[in-house]
Amino acid sequence: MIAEALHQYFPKLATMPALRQDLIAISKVITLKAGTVILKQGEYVKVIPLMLQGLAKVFKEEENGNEVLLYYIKPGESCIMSVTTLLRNGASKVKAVIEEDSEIVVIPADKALEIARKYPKWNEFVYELFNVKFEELLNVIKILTFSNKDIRLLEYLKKEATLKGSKILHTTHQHIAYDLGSSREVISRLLKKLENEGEIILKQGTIEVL
Amino acid sequence: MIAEALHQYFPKLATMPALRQDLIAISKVITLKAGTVILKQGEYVKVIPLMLQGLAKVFKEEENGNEVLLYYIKPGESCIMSVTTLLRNGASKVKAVIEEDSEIVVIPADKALEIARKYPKWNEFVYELFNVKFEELLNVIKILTFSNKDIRLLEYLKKEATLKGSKILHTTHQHIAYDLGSSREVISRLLKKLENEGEIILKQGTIEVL
DNA sequence: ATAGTTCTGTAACTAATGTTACTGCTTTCT
DNA sequence: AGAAAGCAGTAACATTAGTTACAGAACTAT
Repeated sequence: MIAEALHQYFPKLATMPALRQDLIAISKVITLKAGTVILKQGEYVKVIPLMLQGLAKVFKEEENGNEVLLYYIKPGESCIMSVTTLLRNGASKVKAVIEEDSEIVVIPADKALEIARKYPKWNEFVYELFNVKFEELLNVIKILTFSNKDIRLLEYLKKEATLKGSKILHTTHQHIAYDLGSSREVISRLLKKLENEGEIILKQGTIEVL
Repeated sequence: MIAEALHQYFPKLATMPALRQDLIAISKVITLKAGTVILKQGEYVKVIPLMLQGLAKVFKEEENGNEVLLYYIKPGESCIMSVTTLLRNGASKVKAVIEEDSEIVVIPADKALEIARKYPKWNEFVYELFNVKFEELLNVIKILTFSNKDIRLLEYLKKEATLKGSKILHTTHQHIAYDLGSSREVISRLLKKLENEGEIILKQGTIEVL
């Protein structure tokens, strides 16, 4: 049931009865397969998603097609860019893609605006999420500025392992290169270096984070 | 007068009479000299500033003392990190420094919380500012990921020229290096390159952006 | 099983950035 | 004017990252 799921993953929103009732009334739960693009860069925001199960990735795209992973959307979170972009009625500056099959509460854009006006609790939720994601961006900038790619790569692998709940990552070097905005050869070289340093173990199609 | 200043730079907050009155009642205007640190990394937020005149810079500090410029606070803006950090009652993750002598409306932290609760307009203001700064961070990440330092440097110089309202920047290579988290020698080399490409003119202590 | 595809390893080279070391030019202070 | 301090220029080298070009390993499908 959606009420239980909200309680479990969105306690801030679900503990207030009126807000919870409204949310349940206007939203629906959908299931999305890995690979689904839930928000395109340049697109207008039509829904606000609340992630119940699964994982999504948010990217910044460059003009010529390259992209960088900015942060993840995990259970208990929403797409903060959708929320604030909706309020400003602007176009999305990022792209969001489902990474693992996901279950998502979907709130229509217009209804979400009503909720925001009606319930200060919603603002609290948004502020907190905003702050978390802002800090994640700060951290990306810090690493990009002061660390070499091998550090960035290792942090990425650790984060992936944590969020996916497994030390063994099923991915390819090419895929990592896309996420980090680098090239496959560079990633292969750095992964080999990390393996030699005893941080990871490489196998075909999998990386084990130690 | 503070009322006029609010009207001019913070129309979103000042057009609502009750909100404007409350703001004027609880805040005071202060003047700060260039170089003043208004928020330290790790410090708790005591005030929310509204910038009337001048310019401030916001930095992310690294463990060993290095820092990168994240974005500016210009007239009509506040320190978004102060606002959201205050709401979460956490420690600041950034450092803010006055860049040009500034005139600032200062709202005590506890009063700011009341304002936020009482006036949805305040939230609108915060959301908009948040979105703007978020996008600026996205842009920094994009440039750090996909561009070389010369591009980053040139964008920095153009931004400085715009915000300071002068094509002639009074700064040193060392100072730029601090802002961009690089070394003086690298910046000197790249500046010389930009000069050869006809983008800027270098003189002792000044850089003219063409 | 074998042919095709995808993934990985790696060498060799280029380009970009960081580091070290030193020189000379300005500005400022007395 | 002369000394000191701060600023800029630059060469030489080291390290890191990106690119090109293959080769071989491992998986997939018929």
